[in-house]
Amino acid sequence: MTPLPRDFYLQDTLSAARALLGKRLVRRFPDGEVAVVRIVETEAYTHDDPACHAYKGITERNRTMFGPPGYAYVYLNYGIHWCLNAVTAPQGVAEAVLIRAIEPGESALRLIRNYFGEQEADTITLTDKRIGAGPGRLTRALVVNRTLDGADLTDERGPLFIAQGDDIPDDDVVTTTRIGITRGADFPWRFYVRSSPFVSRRG
DNA sequence: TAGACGATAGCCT
DNA sequence: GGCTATCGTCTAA
Repeated sequence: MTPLPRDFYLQDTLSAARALLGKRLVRRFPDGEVAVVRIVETEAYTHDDPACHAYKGITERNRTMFGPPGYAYVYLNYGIHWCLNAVTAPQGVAEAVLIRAIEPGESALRLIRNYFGEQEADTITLTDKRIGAGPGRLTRALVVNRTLDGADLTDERGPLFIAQGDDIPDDDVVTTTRIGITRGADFPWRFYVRSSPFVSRRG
């Protein structure tokens, strides 16, 4: 598993969001076990986008987005869910791609244990969408939280990185509007893999 | 230092 | 489809 080069994150943020579909997200848990999952849904957030956290300038929370590209921006949403982004654009320009859904693949068992706990895990099927379909769900399944804010996504020895994966053909990609925002709600800046059962929402 | 609110998910009708 | 938990962050004072 070779990480994508930092240059990948310097391309136009919408292109990066589209290009991240099919890529592998690799998570090394504190116990040393490694999970490899496939990204199937993303959203782009740019510096001149009213829905972007960084729109009004730098703050303590969004600092990572203003830094160099290829790092993880992780924040808490609704006081409950962690959300994972990949920072794009050069240092000083705050843009990012929100990872909204993943397919657990071979790592499903571990993700189920993370999400539901050892006890309940026995009753969950490997295709249960709750372990990947949604930004708050995938972070819970992958144990992504504040400690991973600023993690280097190009470091193959780090706790979290993104590697090459499948090439998704254009006719299997749906481009549509983003979810759960009030400003910039009309921008078609959400991308997902049509054939994936783990997409959070169709539309 | 108080008050409003959010890039959601889960439970209820 | 509607309701709301829950808390960190930001803003205004």
